[in-house]
Amino acid sequence: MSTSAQPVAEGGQPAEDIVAGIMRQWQAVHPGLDIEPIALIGRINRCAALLQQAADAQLRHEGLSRAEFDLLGTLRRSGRSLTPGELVRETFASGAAVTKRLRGLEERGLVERQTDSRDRRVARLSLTDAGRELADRALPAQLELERSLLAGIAPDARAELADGLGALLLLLEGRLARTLG
Amino acid sequence: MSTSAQPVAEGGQPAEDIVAGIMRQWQAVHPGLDIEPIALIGRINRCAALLQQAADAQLRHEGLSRAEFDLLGTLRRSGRSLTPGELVRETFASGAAVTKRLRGLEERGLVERQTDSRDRRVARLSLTDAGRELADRALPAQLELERSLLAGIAPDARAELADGLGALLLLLEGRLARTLG
DNA sequence: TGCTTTTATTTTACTGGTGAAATACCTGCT
DNA sequence: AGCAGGTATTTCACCAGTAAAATAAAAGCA
Repeated sequence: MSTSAQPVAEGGQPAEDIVAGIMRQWQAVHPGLDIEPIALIGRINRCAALLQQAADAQLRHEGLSRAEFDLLGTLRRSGRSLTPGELVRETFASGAAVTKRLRGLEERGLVERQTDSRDRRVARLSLTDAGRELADRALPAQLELERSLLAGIAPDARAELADGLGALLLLLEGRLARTLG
Repeated sequence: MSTSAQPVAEGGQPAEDIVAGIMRQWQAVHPGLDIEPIALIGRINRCAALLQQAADAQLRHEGLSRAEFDLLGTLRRSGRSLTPGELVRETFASGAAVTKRLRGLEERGLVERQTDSRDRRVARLSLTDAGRELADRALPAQLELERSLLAGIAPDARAELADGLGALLLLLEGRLARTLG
């Protein structure tokens, strides 16, 4: 069915992405239903899934999961030590997940922990030299991959998309922080 | 009217989304690095994460996980019975995951299985009446939620975004089918 | 001070996903 | 026919994530 999803179809009409096919199926089954949101949301989700698969594959070469890279990157870019709580907020993960990942990264000598002297409940996590080196090796590789994946889209189209999604993201942050936060 | 609906902060400059802040952090730490891909890819990923959280919360009310809804929806919209293999391809999940989910849905009487008469290796899964009813109840609710989340973006901006992401998706499908498929 | 309440983090018990091996069946070759 | 090889699906052993309980320390207050 979606086996013919390659860029150019026989007849010369522009090829369809997976989501267009999904929308046509829904429309056939529920002719009266307004399925317009799928056009945008379905595509965001599919793009994210594919991009994340690609990122995972790339990071596996460095021996990292995407979740681990997310922690390492957060520590690297913030340029200071962070507490588990801050990492939870920055990385969108649960506390338990952060605890587990930190344990792994500490055991591998990529991250080190010291307890805050003023408040002994809080831990301050920072990158070791090895951790910083790994992050500084992985990030450019990641960006290079991403650049290659986006290469087929014109720069101004990319910028326009990024802007539009920025507006959407801002909206969602506001809406969902209240609804689910 | 402010067409792009950018919330405005105290000082008058337009508010930033999370990704803009992340990009500034990276730029400060790696001044020479071209981090442009993050503008688009980071936003796709964050939007997807937030949208999926919202969808999960909504579906929990119906007693479904998003993965289960994905299976039910795939069966519903294709309008015929599908094999586990087809479900794997359509839903982007591993075979083992599909097997497990199907077991759950069968136990709840939402999906039923009969073995193909010509090839006894293959199973043909279809929705029961209860499964179809559940799908037909959950989808409109889901769409309603999505519409409300997108309401802050002008219709033509939504269409433009959807088109741009469609082009990107088509590209990724082609590129990644070969690289990882 | 001694107490309750709040905050930061980890632990626990469990769920759902994964890749690889196992199972079951079909197809085509000789 | 009989078997090598391919395909469809499930099972297995394990890993990562979660929600809720447990731990530990600080803060507020009588």
